[in-house]
Amino acid sequence: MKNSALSVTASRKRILDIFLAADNALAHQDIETKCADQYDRVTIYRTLQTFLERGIIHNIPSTDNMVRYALCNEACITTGHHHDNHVHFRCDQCGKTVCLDDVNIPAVNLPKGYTMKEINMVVNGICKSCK
Amino acid sequence: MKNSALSVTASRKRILDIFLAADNALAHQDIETKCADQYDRVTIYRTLQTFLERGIIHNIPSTDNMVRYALCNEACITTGHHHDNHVHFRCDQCGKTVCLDDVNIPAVNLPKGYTMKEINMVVNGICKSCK
DNA sequence: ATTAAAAATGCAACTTTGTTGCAAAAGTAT
DNA sequence: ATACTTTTGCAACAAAGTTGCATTTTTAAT
Repeated sequence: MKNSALSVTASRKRILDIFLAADNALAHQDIETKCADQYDRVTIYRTLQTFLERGIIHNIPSTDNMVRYALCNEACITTGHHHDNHVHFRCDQCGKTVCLDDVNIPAVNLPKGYTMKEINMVVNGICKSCK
Repeated sequence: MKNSALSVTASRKRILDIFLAADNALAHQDIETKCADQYDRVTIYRTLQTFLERGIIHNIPSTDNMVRYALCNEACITTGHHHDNHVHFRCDQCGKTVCLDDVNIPAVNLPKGYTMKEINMVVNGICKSCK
């Protein structure tokens, strides 16, 4: 898994495990509460940053100043850049944010002069577990 | 303008003016640098919160922990809830975030069991002023 | 216009979040 | 096993956001 040319360390393994075990996207804080006793806060910040850069995780925008992170699919890791074309869903009830891997972001036509590089779509509502 | 059943105060007028004068979405910090000498930081926080609740402004999600705010159109204010169906664009060059009022967010089909309440689309790239 | 009630503001103190430099420790490759 | 590189933890900060309360400003009613 960690043949992305970076050292295999205990903290990285642990954080990766946390992501693998999670069924939803995680904020820095979520990870901190799970392992702040074992690893330093700073290490978590740096690890998330590193994972992002290597395309191991991607981040999900939010309006609550809690950027969340989720594992990327294989394509991101092997090609080195993101293929994040899926919609994210945030449940107003349980608060969980998930990747809807099967829902592609539809195309949009930008006005003349605008060039698109990335696109992000986040839907709020009630998830299937909550109703 | 401020017939949304809230007191007309100097700070609110000032902050509203800042939005009216801006050609892009503003983060808390942007507003603070423009008027921190006149009004307290806390007041700015509370004013943005109030404006949000009254539908005077809407917020734009981000991955950089800098939620930005922009004025709503009339419909939001008169009906009391958001009609924010437009795409937001963030320029990687100049860093400005703008509302593309003419670009509607296309429909998406969510998986069974999911109910949509709000939808948000943010596109990154190069804006027309930068190229 | 005055005044009483309600709402908003400023201040202080505090909590949380995020950053940086550097020495120690752990990982990698020979 | 050793030398080199990378990562980690610590400490010290800086920045961002929150809360309670006394004071001031708005509002609405007389």
